[in-house]
Amino acid sequence: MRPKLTLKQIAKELDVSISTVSKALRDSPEIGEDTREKIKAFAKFYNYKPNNIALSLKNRKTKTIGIIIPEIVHHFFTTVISGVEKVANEMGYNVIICLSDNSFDKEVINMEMLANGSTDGFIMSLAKETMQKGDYHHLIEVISQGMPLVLFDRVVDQILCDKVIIDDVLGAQKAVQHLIDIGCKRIALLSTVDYVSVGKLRTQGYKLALEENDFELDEDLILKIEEMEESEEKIEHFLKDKDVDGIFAVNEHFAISAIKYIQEHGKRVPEDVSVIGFTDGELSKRFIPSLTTVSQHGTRMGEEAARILIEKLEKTPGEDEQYRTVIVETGLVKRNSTKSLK
Amino acid sequence: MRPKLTLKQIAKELDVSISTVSKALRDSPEIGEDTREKIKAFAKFYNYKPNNIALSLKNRKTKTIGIIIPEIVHHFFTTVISGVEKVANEMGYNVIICLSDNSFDKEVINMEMLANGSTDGFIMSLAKETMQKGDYHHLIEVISQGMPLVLFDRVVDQILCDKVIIDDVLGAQKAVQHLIDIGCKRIALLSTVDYVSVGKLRTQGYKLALEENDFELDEDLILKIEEMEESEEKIEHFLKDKDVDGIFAVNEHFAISAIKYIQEHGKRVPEDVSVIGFTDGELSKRFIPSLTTVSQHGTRMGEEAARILIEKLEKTPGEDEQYRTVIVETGLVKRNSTKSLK
DNA sequence: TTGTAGGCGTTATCAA
DNA sequence: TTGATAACGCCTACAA
Repeated sequence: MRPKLTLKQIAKELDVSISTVSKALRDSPEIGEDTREKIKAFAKFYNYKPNNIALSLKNRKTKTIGIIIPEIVHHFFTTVISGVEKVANEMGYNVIICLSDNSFDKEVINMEMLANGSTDGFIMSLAKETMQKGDYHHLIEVISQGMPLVLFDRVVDQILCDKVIIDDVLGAQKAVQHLIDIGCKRIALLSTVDYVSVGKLRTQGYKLALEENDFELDEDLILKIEEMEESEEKIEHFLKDKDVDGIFAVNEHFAISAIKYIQEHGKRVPEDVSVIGFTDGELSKRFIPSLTTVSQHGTRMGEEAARILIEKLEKTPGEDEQYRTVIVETGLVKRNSTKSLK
Repeated sequence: MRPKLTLKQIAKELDVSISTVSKALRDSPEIGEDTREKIKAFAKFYNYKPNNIALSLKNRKTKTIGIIIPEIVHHFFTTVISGVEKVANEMGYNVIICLSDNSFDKEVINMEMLANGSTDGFIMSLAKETMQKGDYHHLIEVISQGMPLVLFDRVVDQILCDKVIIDDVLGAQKAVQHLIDIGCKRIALLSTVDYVSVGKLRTQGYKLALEENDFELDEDLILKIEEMEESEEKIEHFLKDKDVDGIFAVNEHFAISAIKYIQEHGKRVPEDVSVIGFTDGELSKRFIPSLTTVSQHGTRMGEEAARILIEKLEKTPGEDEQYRTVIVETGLVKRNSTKSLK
């Protein structure tokens, strides 16, 4: 076992001072040609690489970005991570990931942990519990310490920081408009509870679309689901006595549960009922019928968030502090779960 | 903006020495009751937290684990990460994730980057390109520097280190046995090229099962796919002139592509052809028909890998160096894509 | 009971 | 052209 080489060891080995070695390796013209070459050759041969930790301590920056997300077993978040990773890597940054598990406490702990020197800034999407509690002291703390924070997807108005979101309202509106365009008359909404911002916004888009087309809003056609676990039975129960010809679901799971129920009860998708989901998942592409969806472009969101964060990180702090909210547009991907009834 | 508090600042503020503050905060009995209380109260009030970077430098350990995986947009890897994260968090470790994108170069760069002080050890699954090249110098380098490495899933015999794998051979064998048990006579195998270890092992299991049941091995019934992108057409082409009644696929995608093709060509799954996939994905559960699968238990693999790594990390290095290979067992999850033909 | 000094690995400043 | 020194933030053996 051969532990990592340090400047000190090189210096001793070559019988020069540490600072000479340091300068030589950084190509300082202060150092004479021959010594420089000798040192560089030695370092190269023994594969010297400076210690990141020491550099971090010295420079007071770690060149790493912290990502905190509610869960990773969720295709959307995975795509976001992948986008962040890509940009971060290109810019010489590392990515450290923590999962809050949708728990407020875990989110706070993770954030404090990373804030103590491990990362230069944060990219995060809030835990459900955090949004429910409305307690954002950990975010405020971090910001007030001068660490940049970029919120994405599950964001919150009260916090002043950069944000990357998708046009939830517009995306939902487009989806419902599509259902209306193909002739649906009774359109149900499968949503989450309102304190999850996306649930609220997508519901808003749904209502807007109805309004614009002079459809009457029927609260009976709206289902708000609290827990992912109970979604399947809630949806079944909800659809039992409803006579709908269109369904807009705020995520993939809800959409698929709905389709399953419909198919199992003697109706067909899309012939009798058209279904649209809000999602980016693999499932929608491969499901039979494949799902018409509002695509979320997670990768793009991740890239955008990383770019914004790194820009903040590399800007001298004095400059005018401004916060941006970038809206990543959604697109309607038409597949086989919707079909014109006309 | 209020930058982070340091020992130095506390010391100045309270007019004592830095070491007094340090000792007081660590409850050293050396420090007098009153000074200690005063210091602790001050620190608590201003929410002092020691700087991780400084601690890492001093202790020469970072308390973080590096994960390097080929890709993250892949449910199996996601579940592994989630398992690692869980155990790591419980033990006070952070997790830093890098993606190799299945590229050898990226894998090497990431590894070197993390090895320069950023992490204490590695958990990784090799890039396809790496296995193809058979160049493992970066792994050897890291190990020889005394950093523990745990390989999972895509492992390689030449490297001496801890490993966490699943019983690919047995899992495949069980799957094929199941197909035989329900009456399949002509069983096709949809696999990957042999240099991907899992492809090779699962092929082995397939052959073993046939052998044990005195089935003749028909190489024409075996398809080896090189690139994920071309899988769909390769499978279609392969199935065109084959008259099979059972299919074993080494992953979810292959299985689903096969089902699609079969259904589109006038046959039914599982009535005419039974299909089993090797996977853990969400897709298999929700696909119609839902897929019978060999489950990989990614979470368990992640937990296991993390436990082994941390154990190594916290053991004094002198102790007898031994490498373990933990085999996580697979299970056959019977769903609706297989059915007895008898 | 408190403080001083040295070191973890690096770089920057200044002196030789 | 090279080297000594201090500093980043923390901890600890030892001195006062």
